[in-house]
Amino acid sequence: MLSAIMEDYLKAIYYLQDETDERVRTSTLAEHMGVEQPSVTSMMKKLAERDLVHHEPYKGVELTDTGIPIALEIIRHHRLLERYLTDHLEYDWAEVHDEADRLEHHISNQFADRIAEQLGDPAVDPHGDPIPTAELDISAPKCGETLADHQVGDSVRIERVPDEDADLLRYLSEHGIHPGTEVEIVEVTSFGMVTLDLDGGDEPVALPEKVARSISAQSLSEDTS
Amino acid sequence: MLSAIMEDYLKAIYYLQDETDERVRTSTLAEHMGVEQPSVTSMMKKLAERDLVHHEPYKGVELTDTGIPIALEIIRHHRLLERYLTDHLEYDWAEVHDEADRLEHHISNQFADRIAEQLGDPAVDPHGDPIPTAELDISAPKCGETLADHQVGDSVRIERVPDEDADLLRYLSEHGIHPGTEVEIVEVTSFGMVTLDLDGGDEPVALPEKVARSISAQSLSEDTS
DNA sequence: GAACGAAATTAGACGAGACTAAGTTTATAG
DNA sequence: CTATAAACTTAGTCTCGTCTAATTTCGTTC
Repeated sequence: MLSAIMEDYLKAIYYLQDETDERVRTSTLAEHMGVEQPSVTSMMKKLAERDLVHHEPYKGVELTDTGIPIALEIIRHHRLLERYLTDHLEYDWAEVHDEADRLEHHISNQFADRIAEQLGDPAVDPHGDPIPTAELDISAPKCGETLADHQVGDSVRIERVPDEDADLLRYLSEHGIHPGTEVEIVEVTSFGMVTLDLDGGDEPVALPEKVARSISAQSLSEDTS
Repeated sequence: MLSAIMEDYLKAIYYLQDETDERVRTSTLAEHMGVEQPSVTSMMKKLAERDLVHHEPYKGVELTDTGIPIALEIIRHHRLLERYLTDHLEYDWAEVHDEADRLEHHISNQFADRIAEQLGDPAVDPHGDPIPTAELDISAPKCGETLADHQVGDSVRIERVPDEDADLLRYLSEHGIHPGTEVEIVEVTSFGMVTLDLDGGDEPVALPEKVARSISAQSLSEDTS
C-alpha cells in the first residue's frame, strides 16, 4: 500500500513529465510539492525501491510502467471528484480543486466508479482536462495550442484552463470564460498583454501573456466542422 | 489542526463514553483502536495538552467541552456519508462503514452540509443512528431497549443496529431486518438464542443473545400511536 | 582542461504515532 | 493490613516524511 503522500509525488511526476517530456528534476518536483530538495531525493529512493519510478541520480526521475497506472488512477479520482462536486454538489468552479486534492487519496475505486456512472462517464473535468477511463486510458494526451499561440483577429474556442489557481478561476468565471467559450483575440501588446472579446458580448477581457499561455484554445476555422 | 488519528481517538472516546457513562479506560480504548496501551497513554497526553480530553492518570479519560463538538462533527460526517452512500450512490448497507470511516476525516464541513441538503437533512443514518445537526445537536442520546430486553410474544420495531460488523449487517439484510422492520419474538432459549418472526412472513430468524442485545427495538404497544 | 556555481545527494535530527520491555499504581483477596 | 494480579504509565526504539547543514556531481565558462 502507498501513503497519500507517495501518491501525491507520483501524481506530480506524471504532470511534470507530461509537460516537458523529459525526466523530472528534483528541484522542479520540490517546488511543485512545496518541500525541500532532500525530501524529494529520499522519497525518490523509496519510490524507486518499489519500482514506481526510475531514478537516475543527478539526472531526474520518470515513472515506470508500474507507476503510471497508479498516477492515472489518482488523476481519475481527482477529475471525477471535480466534476461531481460542480455538477451534483453545487460547488463553485474555483472551490473544487482543494477538496478534490484531499479526497482523491481516500475514495475507493468503487466510489469513483459510482460517481462516474452517475455523471454518465464524462470525458473531461470542469476545467477541460480529460478524465482517464476505468481502464485508465486517457485521451488527448497533451495536444493543442494556447491562447498565446494565436494571432489578433483569430476566433478560438477555449478548451482547457489550469485548475490550481483559485483566484484566476474566479476571475475567469466572473468574466464568463469556461471551457467551451468562444472568444476573439482583439489585441496582443509587446509588453505581454492579451485582450479577448467574448462571443457573449460583454466588454473585453485582458490577460497577462503568461496566463494566456496556460489556457488551451482551438481555432474556430470553418474546415473543422 | 488535528490529525485524522487524533480525530479517530476523539470519536472512539465519545462512543465509549456514551455507552457506559463513565470515564473511558485506557485498555478499552486500546482495544477499540486496535493499538497497544502505551500508544493510548501517549495520545491521551497530547489530547489533554490541547484540552480536548481530561485525563486522570490510572483512572481514564473523558472528553472536555472543547473535545465533544469535535467528536460530534466527525460523527456527523460519518453518518451523513453513510446515508449518502446508500441513498445516492447505491452502496450496500454493509459496505458503507469502511468508506465512511476513511472519508469522514477528509471532507470539509461544506461538503457535509451540501450532502445533508441533498438528503433533506435526514435525522438518522442507514443503521438508525441519529445524525447530529449542523449545529451539532444530537437527538435520542442513547435511550431504548434492545431485542434482548423483550419477552417471548412481544411485537417490536427495530430501531438501530450496530454499524461496525459488515458480516452481521449482510446477514440481517439478507433476512430483511432493517431499522423500521417489525418483528415478533417467538423464542428465547436458556442457552442464549433469540428467535424472531418477521412481519413480512418469511421463516424465523435466529440471533445469538449477544447480538440481540446490540439491536435496539421498541415495543409496538397500542398506546404509542 | 581547470575552476566555479548550480543542482543533487548524503548525513544527521526531529515530530508523529506506533511498538516492546520495564516499572508503578490500583484494587482485590486473604 | 499485606500480597498479588491486573491495569496503567514510563522509557526507549522504530518508521515515515520532513528539515538543515555539509558534501558531491554536473555543466559551463574562461
